[in-house]
Amino acid sequence: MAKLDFGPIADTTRRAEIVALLRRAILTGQLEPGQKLNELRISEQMRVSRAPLREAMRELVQEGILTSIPYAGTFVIDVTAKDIADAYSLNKVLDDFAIELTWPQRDQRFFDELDRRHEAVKQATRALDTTRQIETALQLHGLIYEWADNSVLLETWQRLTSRLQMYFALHQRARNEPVPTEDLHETYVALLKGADMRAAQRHAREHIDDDFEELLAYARGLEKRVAKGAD
Amino acid sequence: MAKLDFGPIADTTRRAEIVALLRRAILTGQLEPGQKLNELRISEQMRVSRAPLREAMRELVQEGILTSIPYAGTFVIDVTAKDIADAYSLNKVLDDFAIELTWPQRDQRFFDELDRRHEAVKQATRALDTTRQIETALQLHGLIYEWADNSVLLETWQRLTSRLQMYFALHQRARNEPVPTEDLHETYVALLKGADMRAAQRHAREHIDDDFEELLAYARGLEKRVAKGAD
DNA sequence: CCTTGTTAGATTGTCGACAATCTGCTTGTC
DNA sequence: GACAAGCAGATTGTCGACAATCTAACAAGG
Repeated sequence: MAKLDFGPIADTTRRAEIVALLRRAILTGQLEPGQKLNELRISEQMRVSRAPLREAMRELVQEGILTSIPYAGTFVIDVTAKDIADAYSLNKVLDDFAIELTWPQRDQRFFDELDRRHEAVKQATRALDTTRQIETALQLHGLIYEWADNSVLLETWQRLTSRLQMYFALHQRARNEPVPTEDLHETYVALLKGADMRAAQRHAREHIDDDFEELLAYARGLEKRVAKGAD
Repeated sequence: MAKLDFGPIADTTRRAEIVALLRRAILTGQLEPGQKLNELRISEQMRVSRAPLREAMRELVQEGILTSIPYAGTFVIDVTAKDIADAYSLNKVLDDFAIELTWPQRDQRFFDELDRRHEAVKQATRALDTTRQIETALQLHGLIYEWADNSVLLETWQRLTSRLQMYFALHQRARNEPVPTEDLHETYVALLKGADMRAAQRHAREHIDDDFEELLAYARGLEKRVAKGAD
């Protein structure tokens, strides 16, 4: 018998779907930082009772993209320049580690997947789909974490990713520019295929620097931003 | 007027208390890995309805010490040798980073706090309080993370800590020995007070190795362990 | 004018009941 | 005896209603 492995069955709970909906709304910037999430209103919009909604919100609070104050409400996290800088510096350290772990495990399947994800980024770029471009770029970047075969590291990266995606989406929204059309990932992919691990790590660090520089400048700009209630 | 800053007010929701109770039960090993958490039974024991209990469980699932299967139940995570090894190797990387960030910020308050926590470990050791010894040792270890002034790093560490505490508690329980009476942290504390950062980092790595070696051997032993349902 | 106490409205936290789903056993058939 | 279908019990997921708490507006008093 062929050794085909089935993926996990779909989560058939309302809770899971709510989590996905809310997460997407937050990560794409449809829900702004600091904004309050009114349970009654959202539950009515989604045609769902408050119970699964509240459970979903609990999950997102632990995921780090919502924050909750008892009897006051649940809010989208505020984004400060320091948060971004913190995430950024940790990301550098984790990238280094992920590349180190992945390096000896690279094989043809890894290279194929690398190309596939790279292609997805290029496609989103051509289509001028900003949101998707951010998504695919992070997925490309995430491959080294999936390949590193360290479950704790992967989890950590996924938590970090949520915020990174949010930060980038906010940035793009603010700039309101279409999208960079050049390909920033060519060298990254090439180095991951090559033989010099140190070079790949070095490039990853610098690559991250490029991505974050603008982001930080932007974040410092809205540092004085005031959290605004919902409605 | 004196500039005294008030700490945050106590969480007065049942949910928060339930989270604390459950976490403690899991981290001290009172709830065994793989064990199922029956909502009705627990809610009756705690004299609480299922709503806040379920929300609490959602939080702990995201915290990584519970796992949930829709319509099947919520379980304490299984502990495999690989999980421990993964957490351990990541911990080494994070320690390195935390020490690097903390290093230039060390001051008298840091040293005082370091001594305070070290003292707490020694006291728990003298009292032969195993659980508390693990707790205080992790708190001592956590100081470099609190001092690093990187919120994302701190969060990551706290997530990791939950599991580490669980692993160590399980180990201690299995060995059923009182506790090592010697002081393993003397050198660690001394190096953090010293002038050689590299030496401190190197020692941290080796220090972790010592702690984990036993733990790994133990975990490999029960690798064949079968998840057992509740009741 | 500022402060303090009160009150109404809105929102979050919690509860008990019902619906959907799973599990194990029984039954019937071959 | 093996195996599928179906049923009963238990457990999780969801709902609507009620209780606890917060917020903001307003009144009373200094």
